[in-house]
Amino acid sequence: MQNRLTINDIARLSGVGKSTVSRVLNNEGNVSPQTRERVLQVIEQEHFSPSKSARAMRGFSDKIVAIIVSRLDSPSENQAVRAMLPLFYQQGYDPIVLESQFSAERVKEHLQVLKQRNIDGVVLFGFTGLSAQMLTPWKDKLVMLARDMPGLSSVCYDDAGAVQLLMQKLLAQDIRSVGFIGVSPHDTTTGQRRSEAYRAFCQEHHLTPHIVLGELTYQSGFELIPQLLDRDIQAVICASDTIAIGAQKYLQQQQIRDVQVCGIGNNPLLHFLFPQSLSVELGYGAGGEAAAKQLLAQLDGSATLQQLIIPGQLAV
Amino acid sequence: MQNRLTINDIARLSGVGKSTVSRVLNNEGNVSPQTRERVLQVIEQEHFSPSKSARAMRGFSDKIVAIIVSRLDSPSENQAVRAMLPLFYQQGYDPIVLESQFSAERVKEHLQVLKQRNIDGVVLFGFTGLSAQMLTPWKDKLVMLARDMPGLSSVCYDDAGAVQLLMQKLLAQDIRSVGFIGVSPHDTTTGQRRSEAYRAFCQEHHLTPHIVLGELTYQSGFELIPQLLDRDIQAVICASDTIAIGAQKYLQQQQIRDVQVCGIGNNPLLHFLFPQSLSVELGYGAGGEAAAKQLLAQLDGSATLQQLIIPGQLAV
DNA sequence: CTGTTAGCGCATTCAC
DNA sequence: GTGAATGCGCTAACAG
Repeated sequence: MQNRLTINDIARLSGVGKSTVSRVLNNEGNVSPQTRERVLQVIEQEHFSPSKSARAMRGFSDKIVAIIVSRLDSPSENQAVRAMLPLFYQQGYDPIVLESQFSAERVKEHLQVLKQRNIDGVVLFGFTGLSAQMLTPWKDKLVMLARDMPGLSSVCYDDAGAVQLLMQKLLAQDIRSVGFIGVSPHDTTTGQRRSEAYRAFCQEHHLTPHIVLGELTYQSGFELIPQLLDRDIQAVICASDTIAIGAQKYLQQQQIRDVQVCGIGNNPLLHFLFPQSLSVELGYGAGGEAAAKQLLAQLDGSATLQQLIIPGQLAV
Repeated sequence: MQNRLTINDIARLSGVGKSTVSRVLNNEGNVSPQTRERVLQVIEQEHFSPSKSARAMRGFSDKIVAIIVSRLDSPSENQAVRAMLPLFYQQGYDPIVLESQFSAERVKEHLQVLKQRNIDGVVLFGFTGLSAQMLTPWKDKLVMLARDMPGLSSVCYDDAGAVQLLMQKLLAQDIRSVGFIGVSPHDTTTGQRRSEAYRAFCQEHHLTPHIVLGELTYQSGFELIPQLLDRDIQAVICASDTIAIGAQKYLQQQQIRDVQVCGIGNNPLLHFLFPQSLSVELGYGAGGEAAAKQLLAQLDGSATLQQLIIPGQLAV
């Protein structure tokens, strides 16, 4: 893949000076049509392409952005990433993907590396434990996803809204005895916010809350739902579709058919396996798209910091 | 994140010449301990880090590799990617992730872009339709995953072996009437190879083959298995765990409990939902690891082209 | 051991 | 319109 032709070579080959070639390359005006044509021809012929490193050094942007996901195999993050990719490509940016594994330390390391390169921007999938301190220096070129932080651009999902959507739907069906399977409040969004929204809704509507907490796994749903059944529940809201799958499996196994299971995330598998489930689409794709757009806008200076919330909506 | 300090600045600040700083930076020998110490101190103090672009231009590698996945949300590719990441980081390489979406055209475009940067190497998740022609120029710095191609390094999964493993296991249980749900042979590995292995095994062991073909979705498994049941099957091998999940759902729904379902991929969800399933672990993680290692070895010149096959093994 | 010089490939004055 | 210099930040070859 050694295309070691330089701008000099093609200048020689087309019988012009290097600066003229440079002008053609950058679509500048002051070049006669014939000359331009000739140069373009040679470029085409020799498959010449200017070295990014060199132009990066000229103070130009390297057109690289970084995406720091927490886990590459998280379906929600996946969806978001897939949504941003085309947007970045389209603007000529190539994305470097890093995995933080929910470790603030790793994020720090990655940021360190990104600094050495001339990274243009960063999309960071937030998680609990990230400190504002290490992020603030990046504020102009960073967008955080799924978490917010003062002084930083962010795109968040509407955790509370999702729970409310589900509760309202249940209430409309006159279901008033609803349980909740959540995860540790240590996790700010999936954990704390969703549990809190449930609790608040119950209080507001004079319902008795039934909360059990576990992990973000189907095993957890499977193991925890019995505790809720003991309390004579008509429906259960799971903090995620993964948990919901586990819960459904238990119900199916016990041949219990009169408990409505709700999840969050609109996982297609949940619908396939248990079509009677209710889920809310949090808008992961939309979130990724929004984050990419926001970052791009920040980079070209057409936007300042901004905190966005993506609305969710009930899935069938 | 403007670290606009140059090697010159820190040379001035520490009262030495720029080359000395360069020497310190590159851990070269010919620097007195005191000087080195002083320089390092300034570097530390000023949070200086050398510009990658500049050193890349000096003919050095940019330490970037590309990973071209077909779909970011493919669990198998995900697993492989996650396995390579740490290996690359460790060697100072940052991976750019591109998505091909199974389009040879897209791969071509991506390769084009990668050429402009000084990409060091590429891991390409192969798929049907890739032409050797566009890949050959990259052969020294490319490793293909999940497919092989003459003249290219590759790491493949043992599709045929996986099917044989399953068939042998079934045979050992004296199950001789086995169906197969596959996908179009247009897909070389998941499609053609697995179907072919099944067919060959049947022939060799004088079994009657029962093959139906669909897509790589759970819906497909759900819709196709009835055709096999008509033929009085004792077990069914699905070309993937995803299909197996669909098939299992149908059986469960019909309360059929005497058909052994087998899949390929060792998807944890399959085991959780239908523990009685049989699956074979193809070694996606091991594959990714092998691919990364092979690429790194090729890059530092310590290895030449090589085609590897990762053995699979029965999962519980 | 260390400073000086000369490019790497490109964009950008500035003359012609 | 176009070509000849100049410098980006860094490393390498050459002097001291």
